[in-house]
Amino acid sequence: MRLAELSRRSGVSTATIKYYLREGLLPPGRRHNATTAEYDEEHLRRLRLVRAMIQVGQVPVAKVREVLGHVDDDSLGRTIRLGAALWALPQVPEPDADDEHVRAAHEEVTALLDRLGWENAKRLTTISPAYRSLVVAVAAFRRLGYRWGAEQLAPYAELMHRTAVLDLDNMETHPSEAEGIEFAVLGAILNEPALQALHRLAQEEETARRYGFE
Amino acid sequence: MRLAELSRRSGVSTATIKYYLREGLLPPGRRHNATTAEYDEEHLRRLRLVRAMIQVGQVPVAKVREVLGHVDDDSLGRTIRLGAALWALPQVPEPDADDEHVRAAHEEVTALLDRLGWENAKRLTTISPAYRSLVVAVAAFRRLGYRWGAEQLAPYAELMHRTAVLDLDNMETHPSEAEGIEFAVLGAILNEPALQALHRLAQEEETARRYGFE
DNA sequence: CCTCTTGGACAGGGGCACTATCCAAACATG
DNA sequence: CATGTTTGGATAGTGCCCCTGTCCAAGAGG
Repeated sequence: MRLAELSRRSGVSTATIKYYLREGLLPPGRRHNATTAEYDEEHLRRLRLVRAMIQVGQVPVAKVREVLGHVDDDSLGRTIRLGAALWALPQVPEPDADDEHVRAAHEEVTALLDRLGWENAKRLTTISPAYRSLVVAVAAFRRLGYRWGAEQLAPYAELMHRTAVLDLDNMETHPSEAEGIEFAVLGAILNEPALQALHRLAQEEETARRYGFE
Repeated sequence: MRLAELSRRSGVSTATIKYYLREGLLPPGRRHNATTAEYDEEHLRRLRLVRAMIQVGQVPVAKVREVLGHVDDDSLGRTIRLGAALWALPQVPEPDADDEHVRAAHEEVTALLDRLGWENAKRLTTISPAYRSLVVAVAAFRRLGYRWGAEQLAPYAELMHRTAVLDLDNMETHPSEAEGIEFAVLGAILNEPALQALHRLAQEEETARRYGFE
C-alpha cells in the first residue's frame, strides 16, 4: 500500500503522515525507488496507535516517540519495557522543593504509602513520576487551604489499587509479549481517559440520585 | 494589597497577573486612581485557583474563564452550577458519527449503562461530555482490534461509582455553597490528576508484587 | 524633588501540531 | 509516446496557546 492508501484507510491526511514519518513516529516504508514507498498493515496499525495516543490520550508527539522507542526495544524484558514506556508519559513540572506546601505534601503522601502498606511504591518515591504528580496535586490543594492528605486519600487509593489489579489481570489475558506491551501502553493511555469518563459519568449519576436534576 | 504584593504572595509574575486580568480570569482590583488598584485575599485565592487549574489541571485559559463564570453565577442552584462548571471542561473532539467503530462503541457504552442501572446517566447520553469521551476511547480500542466493551468496563465502572460516592461525601462536608462549588470544581480538576497518579502508583505497586523489580 | 512603582496597552516569543507549497522523479492513461 | 497525475521529500508557514518584554504617563514614597 502506498501513502495515499495508508491515508485513506487511516483517515489521516498524507501531510500529517509525512509529518509523523519525519518525526520518527512511523517507520519509513519499504522504498522501491525515488518516488515510491510501500507500507503494510503494520504501518497502519502503528499509525492508528499513534493517533489514539495523540488524540485520545493527549500525549505530545515527542512523548509518543519516546514511548514507542521503549515498546520496540527488544533488548528489555516485559516489565522493564512497560515501566520505561509508562514512565516516559506524564511529566508534571518538577515541584519547587523549597515550597512549604510541597514539603507538607511529601509528608502526607509518604504517610499515605505507609498506611496502605505499599512497600514497593515507597521505594520509588524519588523517581516515580506518578509520585511526583500526586505531590503536586496535594500541594495545590493545601495551597488553597483544603485539608487533603493521607486520611482523605486512603479510601481513594484503596479503590485505585483494585483498579490496578483489574488492569494487570486484563494484561495477563494477552499472552504475546509484543501485544501485551502494546496493550499495556494502550491501557495506560486510552484506559485512563476512559476511567476518567466513567468517573465523571458516575459523578453525574450519583449527583442526580442524591439531588435530582433540579 | 497591590499588584506587586499579589505577585509576591502568589508566586506569579506581575506580567502574568496582568495577562489574567486582561483575559478576565481575575476580577479587576478596586481602583483608587489611574495608577493604583487594591487587591484583597479573595483575589489571591482566585489567583491560586486559576493557577491550579492551568498548571495542575492543564485547563486552557478560555475554559478557566468559562468555568469561573459558572462558579460565580449566583442565579443558578448548586447542582446546576456544578454541572455547568464541570461540563465546560473536558474537550474531546466530537467523534465521527459515520465511523463504524464509533457506532459500535455507542452500543457498548449504552449496554454498559443498562447493565449498571445508571438510569440518570442514560438520560444524559446525548449531551454529557463524559459520555462522549468514553465513546471515543472505546472506539479507539476497537479500531486497534481490542475487544473493550461493556463486559470489560463494568468492573471499572463499579469502582468509579464508589469513587464518585466518596467525592460527593467529601463535598457534603463543605457546607457553604460557594466553597462547596469551588471545592467540587477543584475536585474535578485537581483530584483527577491525583486519582490518576494514585492509579499509576497502584499499578507500580501491583506490578512489583506480581513480578518483582527484575 | 526626584526616583520608583503602578496599571494599561500592545508587540513579540516560543512551543506545538499540523498544513501548504514546491519539486523532480515516476507512474498512469489515452 | 505524450501528458497529466501521483509520489516522497524538503521547507516554510499557520493557528493556537501561554505567557513575557517593553513602553508609557500618572501617581506614590522617601
